[in-house]
Amino acid sequence: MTAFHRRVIQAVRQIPPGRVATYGDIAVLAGHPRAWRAVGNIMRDCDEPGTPCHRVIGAGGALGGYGGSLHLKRELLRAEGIDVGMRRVRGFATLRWTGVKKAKSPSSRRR
DNA sequence: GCATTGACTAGGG
DNA sequence: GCCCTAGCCAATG
Repeated sequence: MTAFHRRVIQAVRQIPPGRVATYGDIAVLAGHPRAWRAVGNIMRDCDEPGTPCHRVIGAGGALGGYGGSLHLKRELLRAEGIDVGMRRVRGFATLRWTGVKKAKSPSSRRR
């Protein structure tokens, strides 16, 4: 268990229901935009319960994998109200959650 | 510490 | 539209 590992888990848990995020997005949220590779590894370990790892899909809407149970993942996503094709998510561009919520914070903290 | 792997991504054929 | 190759980061052996 490392800080990065934990950070990734947290990012995944922040994904709102009915939305999906790509490994790249999770990596960005974790603070390592180039670590989507590790994200996949961590997801594979997916120890933390309550972590909607099924909401984490590949780029372009590819489901990616789910311990080999793509069927289950597809069902879960569909249960969330997400249209899932045979191997890709429909409306992925619309359902994609990059973690960049409008952020209407009073303080415009521009970098 | 080095080498291999992995639920990846982007580009070319 | 599908298949292959190259690049990348972190974890594991």
